[in-house]
Amino acid sequence: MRFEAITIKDIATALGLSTSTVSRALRDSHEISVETKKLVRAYAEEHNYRPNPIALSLKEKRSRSIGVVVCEIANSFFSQIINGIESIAYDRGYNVIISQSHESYKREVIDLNYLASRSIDGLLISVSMETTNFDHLKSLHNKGLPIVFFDRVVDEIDTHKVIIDNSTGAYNATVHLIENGFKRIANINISEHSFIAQGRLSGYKKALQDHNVPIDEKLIRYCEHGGQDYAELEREMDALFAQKKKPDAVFAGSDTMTMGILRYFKSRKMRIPEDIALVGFSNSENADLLQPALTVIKQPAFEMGKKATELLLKVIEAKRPDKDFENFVLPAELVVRESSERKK
Amino acid sequence: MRFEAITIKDIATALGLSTSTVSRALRDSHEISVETKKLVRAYAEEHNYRPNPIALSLKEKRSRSIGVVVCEIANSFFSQIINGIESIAYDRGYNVIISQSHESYKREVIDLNYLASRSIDGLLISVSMETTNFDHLKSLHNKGLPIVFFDRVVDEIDTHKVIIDNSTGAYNATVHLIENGFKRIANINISEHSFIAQGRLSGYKKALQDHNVPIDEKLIRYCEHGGQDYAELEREMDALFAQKKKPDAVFAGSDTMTMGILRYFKSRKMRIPEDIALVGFSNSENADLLQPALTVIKQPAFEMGKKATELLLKVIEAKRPDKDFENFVLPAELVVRESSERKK
DNA sequence: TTGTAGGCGTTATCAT
DNA sequence: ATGATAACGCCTACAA
Repeated sequence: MRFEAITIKDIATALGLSTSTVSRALRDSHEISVETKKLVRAYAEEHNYRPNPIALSLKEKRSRSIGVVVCEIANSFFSQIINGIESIAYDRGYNVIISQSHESYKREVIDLNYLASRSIDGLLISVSMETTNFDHLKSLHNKGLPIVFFDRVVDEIDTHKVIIDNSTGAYNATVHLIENGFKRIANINISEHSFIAQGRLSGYKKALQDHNVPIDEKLIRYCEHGGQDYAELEREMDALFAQKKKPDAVFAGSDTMTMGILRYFKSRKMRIPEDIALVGFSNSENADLLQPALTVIKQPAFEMGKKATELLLKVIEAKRPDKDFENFVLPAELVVRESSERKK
Repeated sequence: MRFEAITIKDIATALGLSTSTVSRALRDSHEISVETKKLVRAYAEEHNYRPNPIALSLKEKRSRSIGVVVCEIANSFFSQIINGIESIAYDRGYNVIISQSHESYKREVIDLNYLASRSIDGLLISVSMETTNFDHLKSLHNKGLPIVFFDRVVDEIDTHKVIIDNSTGAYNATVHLIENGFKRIANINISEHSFIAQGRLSGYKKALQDHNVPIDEKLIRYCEHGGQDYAELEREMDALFAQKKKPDAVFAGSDTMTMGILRYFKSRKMRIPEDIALVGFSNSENADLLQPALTVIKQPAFEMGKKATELLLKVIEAKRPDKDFENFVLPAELVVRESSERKK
């Protein structure tokens, strides 16, 4: 409480004690008499004393706050993760400072500099789609900043990671499409270099192989900006449907892309699932209200946020650095709805 | 940069100067020789010196950060506002600390205590739906904390406010329904006591009056939890449709409620707009992809965030307290789609 | 032009 | 059991 905030010094003066005595009384030190403690506590209570966290940060070189970097909080998946992060952080007395990269590498670097300069005790990050150079993260990590990656992790940095089982998620979605009679299943994925895209692609391919459906590389496309840029998505979709042998189903690699593709189909008056089926990763709360109701692969976002935060706090509060890092994998769930209904 | 951070003292020692000289050189004081400045700057640059914001906060009693309290970041309206807030704040060198009340009064009080103790320089808040007692805000305001309200404002506190023209938004939506042939238009609104609900209700009523449509109080209902609680919404809807003279259109007072009502209709197999038309406040990016595509009243959320932040920074950085507060009103836009199509 | 000292709020260390 | 002092990193009034 910055405004007219009462300090230890104020209490000391008022009670005719020294600041150290007051400080100790407040922290219930055994070397302070019961009476003094009572006195100090009563006064502090009455005047609503709150220790100044800024001063504490300066002294303790820790801020009891953790930084979070995501691409976009307006994305359900990430806002659900943030809720998970908060649920743990607040319980443990940590503040959460949220930054958005908006999928920009440049912005991510700025965010990180900012957070680092605010003396965050640790960092939770899902890297931007544009990020291919990880020096900014390595540098912070080398300086000893505890980092836990979630969702979009960085392989080259050795620390805890919490990810989704992208491969199995993609596998199940693809199998579902195959079993419902779809044969030419396209995969529109996020940036090719990303860890996530790789996992999703591998699950997709494995499903095709396991069911003796030939893999056609022409049915696999990437959007560098992961659907944030609708024009890019449109370009890729146009290219996909310009082919002679057109797909009869599309498997989309991210929430934004799933919505974008749905928009694309509607604007082209393509009927779903009659003309084209659609399944995509999405954590939207309203996927069931869409036209058509969307079959999605849903990720345990809240759980992911919780787990990542627990791991981070473990590192932050560890007495000695632990070199034994977890790679925690959470399952994705296939929710079947109209957009992938059995082909007649 | 908490980790091995270089300080002014380090620079002073390395260069054989005093900390004050270094400090002044860094701030380009006129009383430092050009040479010394150059020397200090070069060294600082080379070692990537960054002033410690914690120390600055302690000294200056300001943190260059502003607190934001919203009910839910997962709500498009609020996440868009936050993007607006950030866009201004970062430009002006302010950090944004986001807290969610989850529509809980208790949580709002906790959030506020927390933010206040973190020495925020100012507060942007849209109060929770549960909040009817404003003492926690008054107290902070009286202590001199600059506050700007947005969207859900508190009348009794005299400061800048940025709101939507709820009345005109509701008026236009209602007129649109009337002109499309709907006669029994229900209004499901958020908490009756709220400023927002009042505005929306008055616009709705005025539209009916202006078009000689009788006002039927039985068609007006409230959800205390603003649609967050689906069971409550369901109860109100059930009551609404249990009446003899059923509505032929529903005008919904918030994003969550709009989606909830859509879900309600679908679960009851009611066709939209054939059986029942629907128009609602919503900032969802995907309202056009729903079944049916939804007619919405869209609010300039990003602009709202920007404007509120500009006003707040004006107060924060004002030399002398200004008693002349703005009540900035932004227009809402009606976006017509299928869910309110003309009645045959 | 540069240096010294004190203070922002707190706590740890070392007296008393 | 309590107090004085120094320190965290920075800035600034005052000295030199």
